[in-house]
Order: sequence, then C-alpha cells, then structure tokens
Amino acid sequence: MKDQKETEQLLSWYDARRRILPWREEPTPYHVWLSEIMLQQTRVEAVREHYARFLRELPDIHALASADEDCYLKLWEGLGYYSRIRNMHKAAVEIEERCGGEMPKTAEELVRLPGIGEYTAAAIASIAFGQPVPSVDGNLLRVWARKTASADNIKAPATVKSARAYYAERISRTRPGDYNQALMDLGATVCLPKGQPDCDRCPWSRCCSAHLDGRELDFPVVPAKASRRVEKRTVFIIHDSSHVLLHRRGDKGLLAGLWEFPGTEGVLTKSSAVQFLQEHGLKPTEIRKLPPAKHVFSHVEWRMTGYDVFADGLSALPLPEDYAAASRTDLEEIYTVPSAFAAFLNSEAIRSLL
DNA sequence: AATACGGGGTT
DNA sequence: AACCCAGTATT
Repeated sequence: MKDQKETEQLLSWYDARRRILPWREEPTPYHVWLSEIMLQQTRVEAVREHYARFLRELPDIHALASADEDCYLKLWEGLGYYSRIRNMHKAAVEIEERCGGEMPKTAEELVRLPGIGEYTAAAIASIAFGQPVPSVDGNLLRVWARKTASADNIKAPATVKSARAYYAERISRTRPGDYNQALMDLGATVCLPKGQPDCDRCPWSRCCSAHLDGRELDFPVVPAKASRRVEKRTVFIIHDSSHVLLHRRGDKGLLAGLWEFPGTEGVLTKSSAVQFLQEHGLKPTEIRKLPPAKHVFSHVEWRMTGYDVFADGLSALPLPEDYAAASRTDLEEIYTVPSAFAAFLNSEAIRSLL
C-alpha cells in the first residue's frame, strides 16, 4: 500500500471527527444501499428524515421487493431523481429472484444492478462487505484534485478514472469502508467546495499540493455549466368543495409517473383558459387567476400561470385512467405530487379542501 | 462526451 | 442567481 502513513493519519482524523449519521449505526448491506441511493446528489440533511421513514415502512430487501409503486414513490416524495427508487425496487426484485434475497458482495456484481454505478457499488462493497475499493464521489474527487493539484476537468470520466486509480493504491486494506467515509467527511466538513477550505484542520494539509502551493481555490477545475431552458405552462386547480383533479404524468421523462395538477404548455389568458376547459368537457362555475409560480430544475425552469377552477360535482365525474379526483387525505397519503407544484398545493383552493 | 434527471441549502 | 450535493442512465 502506497503512503500508508497518510492513510493512518486520515483514519485517525476520522476516528476523532467523523460525523454521526443514522446509516452508520448498523451498516447492514440494505441500510448502506438505501443510504447511498438516497445520498446521490442529495444532501445529508435532506436524507435523514426520509431514511428513517423509509426504513420504518420497508425495513428490508424483501419488503422493498414486495412493495407497490405507489408506496415506494410516496416514501421518496421530495427527494427528487425518482428513477433512483424505481431502479432500487427493480434491483430488490432481482436480488430476491436471482440471489435468494442476499445482496451481492463484490463491486463487480453490484454494479450490474439497476441504479448502482461505480461509486455506489464501491461504497456498498467497502462499507458493508469490507472490500478495498475506492468509492469516488464528488468529495473524493475534490480532495484528490487539491491533493494532487490536478488541472484536469473534474467532470470528465477520464479524470474520475485517474482519481479511482490513485485511491485504489492507497485505500486501507483493513478499514476500506472507513477510508472511503473518512474522505467523504473530509470533503463535506473540511475540504469544502466553496469558500476557504479549513486546511488547519485537515490531516492531509502537509501532503496536499494545492495547500503547499497556496492554491487551494484553483482546484478542482470545474467546467462551465450548460444554460437552463425556460418553459411556460398553465396549471389548473380544478376542484369542488372536497376533491381536486390530478393528472398522472407519462412514464418517461421529467417527473415520470408522478401526479400533477392538469395543465398545458404556454400561457393562457382567463378567457382562453375557460375555452380550453370547456373543450375538455368541464363546465367551470368560477375561475380565478392565481399568483404566478416558478420552479427551477437542474436543466429546465418552469414558469407557471395558475387558475383556481371551481367545478361542481367533480368527484362524480367519469375520468380517464390517468386522471383522479383526490381528497385532502388522498393528497397527503396516496398521490405523490412533486415539489414543483408546491405553490399550488399551498393555494387557498387546496387548503380549503374538506 | 453531453445531456436528462429534483430538490433544496449556501453563497 | 449561480453553485453544489455520498451519481446513474441514456443518447
């Protein structure tokens, strides 16, 4: 093992400074797996509550494999990147059917499961099964870029390979999971992405090229981001006194399969909105413009115009399969409505639902 | 190699 | 408003 002294310094730092996190209490393969999937592009604080609630409802692989889509999607509500949980469910079914319910133990096998890439496979293999494979995430990448003063584009796949090879030669053979988690904690609490990294508290400051050169902020080298497109939409809160109309999105693309308030592309004036609703067989008795709402995704921004539409006898109406009349309880307990519609969920029309 | 895919906290 | 986060799959 290369640079054993540095590895020991890192592990000592970890023993003293590691974060206390729920998924570190009892790192079973399922616990580690679930936490790693939830943590993909998602902050620790956002995961804590979802993690606990998810585990209460679906405590093991078998429970997840047997769960309905409604159930696991609802448990994922608010976390985003919903394909993560669809893939995890698929993988759970595969593990039940092909592996006798036992999680594969090597990174090579794990990476073949849906939703598990190089990073997650290595994280599970090292943390749950003690295999010496580096789990290179954004933290390990940033620490590596500074430690080696790498001028490579941090996002490029070839750069990730370099970092992986670097850590593979140095990872602790006795405590591989702790080695990986130590670097994650170091990146999250000391070797911060923005602002001044706290090099005084870093166990690797004396072997870090960027720090020794006083150039911490020159690394990592991050490419410019693609610009975001803007989409204008009109959203209808169609309701009577007890129910509101929901539409299930298609099974591909953004927010696939989730429930939304029905709407259409573009901005409709009140009169064209009334016409639009009538063309779709609805007879609004009252219509009222709502304050505009905006929702920003990574790659697209929605600018939404909303109308509060009172439609008598909504719950008695025959509806196509991808529509539903939801009660307040349904909204809270059954249908997964993504955060993009939070402004409308908070509208008076919804709040006054019986 | 680039883009799609969520949501929210930080700066 | 831009940046970032315990990334993966698809194009």
